[in-house]
Amino acid sequence: MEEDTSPPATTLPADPPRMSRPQRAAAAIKDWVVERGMRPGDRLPGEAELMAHFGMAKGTIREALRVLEAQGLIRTRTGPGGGAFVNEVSEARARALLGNYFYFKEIGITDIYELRRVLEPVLAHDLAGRLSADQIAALEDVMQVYQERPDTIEIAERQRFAELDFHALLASFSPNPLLGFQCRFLIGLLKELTICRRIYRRPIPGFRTVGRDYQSRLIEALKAGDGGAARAIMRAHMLAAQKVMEEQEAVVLRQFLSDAEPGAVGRPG
Amino acid sequence: MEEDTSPPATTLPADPPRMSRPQRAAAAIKDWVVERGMRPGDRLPGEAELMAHFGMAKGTIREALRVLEAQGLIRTRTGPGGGAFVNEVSEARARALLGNYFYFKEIGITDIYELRRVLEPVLAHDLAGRLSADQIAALEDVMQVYQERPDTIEIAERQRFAELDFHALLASFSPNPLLGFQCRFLIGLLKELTICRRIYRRPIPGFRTVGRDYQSRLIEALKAGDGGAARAIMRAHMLAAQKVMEEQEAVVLRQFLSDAEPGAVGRPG
DNA sequence: AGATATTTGTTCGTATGTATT
DNA sequence: TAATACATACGAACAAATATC
Repeated sequence: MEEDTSPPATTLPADPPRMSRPQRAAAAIKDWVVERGMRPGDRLPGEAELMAHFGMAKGTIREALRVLEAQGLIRTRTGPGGGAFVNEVSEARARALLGNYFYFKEIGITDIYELRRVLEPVLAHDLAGRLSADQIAALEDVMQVYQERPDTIEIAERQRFAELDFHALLASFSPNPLLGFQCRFLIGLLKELTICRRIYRRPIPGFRTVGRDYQSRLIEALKAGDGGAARAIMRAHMLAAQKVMEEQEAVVLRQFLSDAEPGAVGRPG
Repeated sequence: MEEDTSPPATTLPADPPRMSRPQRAAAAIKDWVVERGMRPGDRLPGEAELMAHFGMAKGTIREALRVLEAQGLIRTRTGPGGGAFVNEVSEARARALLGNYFYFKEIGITDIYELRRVLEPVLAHDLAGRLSADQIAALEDVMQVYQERPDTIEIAERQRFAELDFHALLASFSPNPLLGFQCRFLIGLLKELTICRRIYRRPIPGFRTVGRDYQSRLIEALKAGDGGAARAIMRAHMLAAQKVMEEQEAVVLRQFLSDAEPGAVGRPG
């Protein structure tokens, strides 16, 4: 309809002095994109146009674009026809950005499993009878990694990670984006926790076979479309995993302390 | 101390050509900060030092700093003693960043309540007997907003938001940062959903008094330290809320459709 | 209170790189 | 191969903010 290409709060110089100019520019560009209902792949105006549009110099505009790029909202290409394009934030980037928030918080195994314990059973329940043959096959493919008894610690460690990959893959099939993301985020967090990496390097008798057994039964329930059973199996699995992990955490911590302070047992308070 | 302040991958020009230079610089600076175990409040080198350090121009360094600032990892101040400082990512920023990920996904009321339904009962259980008098008082303070019958739609809407604030406040008391954040994020999502805003503008008979009743009983259980009761009350509350919201969603959608297609069902009043 | 020094913030001009045609 | 269109990067200058004296 109209070709009015300058709707937003552009040229006003002294609006909210709380943000720096590039940040304001980034917010303005974002609003501009949202107002137009632009979709992933759509091209933003070039730097020159943005400069004219917002009355800012190149450097400022570039910083603003960097801000949006860091948030995963745009990507930029050079060359003719290049420029900034609207981008759907990838799950990996979302996980990384959210991970920054928890970087200074002290997250423990108990915190993570408190959520996994309730979320993954819901996930299993939802997925019952809704998985394609391909998806089932992909899950069984991951399970192959821990069919055999591990010969070395390295293999055992890889199997532990594959076990987590199984859950992450399952979560990626969730019809609920919130649930899927949350489960995968928690699993990612688990993988990064140093205490977990220590635990995963220890032998845990029976852990592999028991876990494999849970997952076989889970797959059967999912195939059969028995949501209640799938949920119950997952719940039991999570409960058992939490128990093992917390036990091992205690062991590892005790070991760590005795390494650091020979003779001392614990810390008061 | 040592004066060799150039440990990271600085001057090598052509290693990972996947990222742009500012992004690489941002990553390098971030690694540099992490390696030194810097804490919130610690000061980064000034722009001039970073330029020398990484052999890049001012603009490039500034773009890198903007990237980190956009992620909430640093904040910058001007003036003497100013510069870039390590910053703990605020919850609000984390919520906004994560919200971007779900912007293009289609999130519905059902998705949100599927999580709230299991998470908030856990929250209630955890908090039983662990709230200070101040925290209880703060909760009761929020409840004051919806003690009276609303005279206008605006007041009713404000009361609905206060009801969500009650849950958000409760979540902020969680000893589990993951659980607290997740609950608050879901509530924030709910507030932003346009369908919810429509629902909140409609009168829902009994919703306020029933909700208030749930929360009074919840507070009692929390005070008494009865985790089981708190969990059960919250579970019932969430279930009821989900039911109402989904019913209203259907009503609003039907109305929306009939508005778009005149000739179908007439509008009463 | 005011001057000054320090540090980031912003702009301009120019040159380089890169991908399309 | 050359021409074009666009982002990318550099360097120098100036402006604004703010702590200290």
